[in-house]
Amino acid sequence: MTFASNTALSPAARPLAREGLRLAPLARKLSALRALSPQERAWLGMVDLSRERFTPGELIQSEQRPLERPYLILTGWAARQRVLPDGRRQILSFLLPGDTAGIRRGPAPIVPTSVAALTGVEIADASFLRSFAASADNENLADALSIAQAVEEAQMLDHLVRLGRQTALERTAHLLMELHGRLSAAGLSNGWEFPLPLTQEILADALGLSVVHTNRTLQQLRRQNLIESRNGHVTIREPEELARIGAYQRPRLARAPVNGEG
Amino acid sequence: MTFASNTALSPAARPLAREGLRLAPLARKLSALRALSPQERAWLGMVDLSRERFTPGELIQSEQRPLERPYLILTGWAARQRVLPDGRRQILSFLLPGDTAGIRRGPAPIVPTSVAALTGVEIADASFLRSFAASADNENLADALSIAQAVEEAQMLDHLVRLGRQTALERTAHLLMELHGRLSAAGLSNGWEFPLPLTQEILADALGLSVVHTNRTLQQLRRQNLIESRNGHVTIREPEELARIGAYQRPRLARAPVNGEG
DNA sequence: CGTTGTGTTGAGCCGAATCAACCCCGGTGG
DNA sequence: CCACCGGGGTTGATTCGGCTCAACACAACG
Repeated sequence: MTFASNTALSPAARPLAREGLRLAPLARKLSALRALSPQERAWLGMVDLSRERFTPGELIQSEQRPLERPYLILTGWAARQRVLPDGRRQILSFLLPGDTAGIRRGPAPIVPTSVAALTGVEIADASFLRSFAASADNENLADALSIAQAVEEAQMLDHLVRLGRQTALERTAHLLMELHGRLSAAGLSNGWEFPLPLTQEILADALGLSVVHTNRTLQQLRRQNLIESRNGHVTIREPEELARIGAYQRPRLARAPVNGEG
Repeated sequence: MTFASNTALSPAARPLAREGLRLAPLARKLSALRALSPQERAWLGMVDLSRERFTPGELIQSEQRPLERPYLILTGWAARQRVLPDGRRQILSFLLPGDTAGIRRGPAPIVPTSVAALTGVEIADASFLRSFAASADNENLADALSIAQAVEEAQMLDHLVRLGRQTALERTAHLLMELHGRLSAAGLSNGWEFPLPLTQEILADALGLSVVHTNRTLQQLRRQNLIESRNGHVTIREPEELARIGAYQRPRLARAPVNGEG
């Protein structure tokens, strides 16, 4: 598996079919945060995945039935969300392949949110990660997981700024940059092109906008040749400009060996 | 609308003056989350507090100089915030007496935010909490800290919903309810009256509104007799109604000894 | 085929921002 | 003592970004 040079442009971008490759997004993501030892990578390859499937719209966890075990997204997109009494919905974060939920918590008092599958979603029990991280052997892995946690928090804060202080155009630009960054880290982008299997309604609920205005904002980005989108895929044409508009900054971590990805 | 089994309503609500009482907000807050053993409470009373003071506007931590040690707010209000290149500011969360920052992180890769003192602020090195929690003796304390962490995350999510999907009136109502809840838990409220030492500009930066509109929203709440405010203190006149408007729900935790249905 | 979900477009409205005064009050210094 | 000043709160007028309502286009699908 590619582990050092993160040149996602290699022609090896084949559909992931083989069993062992289901963990590729996680492995990539963590490797980018902290170099893993060969043994640690081996661990990740040997895991027996008890998978579970969800169809679009299905709830992976809900406020009534919180999660029992930590889990890992293998394929598909999900969203952590909260719904107001009158039906308004706010998406709190997107869960992409390689993302986990519930790893960190020991005495697990959990916040009332639900997680909905946005596309078809395949998850795996991620208890193994918790135990791996606990072992003294896998120091890098534990570090990587803890960094991943911090990155997740940083994304949350970005989201707050988007919703609180940015215009529709800025929000959208920023979110697209973030999603590209995350998908790239998981090896799921192709240069500046990446899958965006979301309806505009979902996007709107994430961006805190109406569907109509989300539509118009996307059109504006397209009209200005900043992005291109068709068929559930987006290509960022002008990364610099899009980042400028959204005031987007790649995750900068204090102690971590940040990988400069162009 | 009585809070959890919070014995805080006793008439012993005297101004905190004596030295040892600086930890009262923390002790109260944690006790509400998980009953502490006498020994644990004793620990909290014996701590040697190396204090540090900040004046309003001063930065307790910044993006350039992240925090070195975890700290605890003893007195005063602070805000975690992020500032956009053009000066727009979003307040990410308020730090009240008894709140901590940086406790949980071991390999400390920290997210780029700054924390500013809003009033005069007194903080203490909170390393002791980290070590206490690590000791096997103080299981309840560790639990309480971890629950506090979850509550903090829940507040973040509430904040996202406020900014993304609520109107100015709803946001304001919700925030006031939250602040009252938190201050009450720390023993810093007097029934439904509590201190709110914030300018409307600060409030605006938290609510994602303009100063002018924040002003008008507060007036509306006052005109409708939902709240009363003067001199840096707020009284919630109609808790039920205010909670309804803001769709506010008291923190409900999964495993905590709280019987959620109120 | 109709149906349903998603994207698109136009018209009109409204919540909130902006701009610009003005007030009040507590310094502060002449 | 008073004139001045600056920060914070308040108000009115106006603008504008984004919402709502209402169609319509189009593809996937039964």
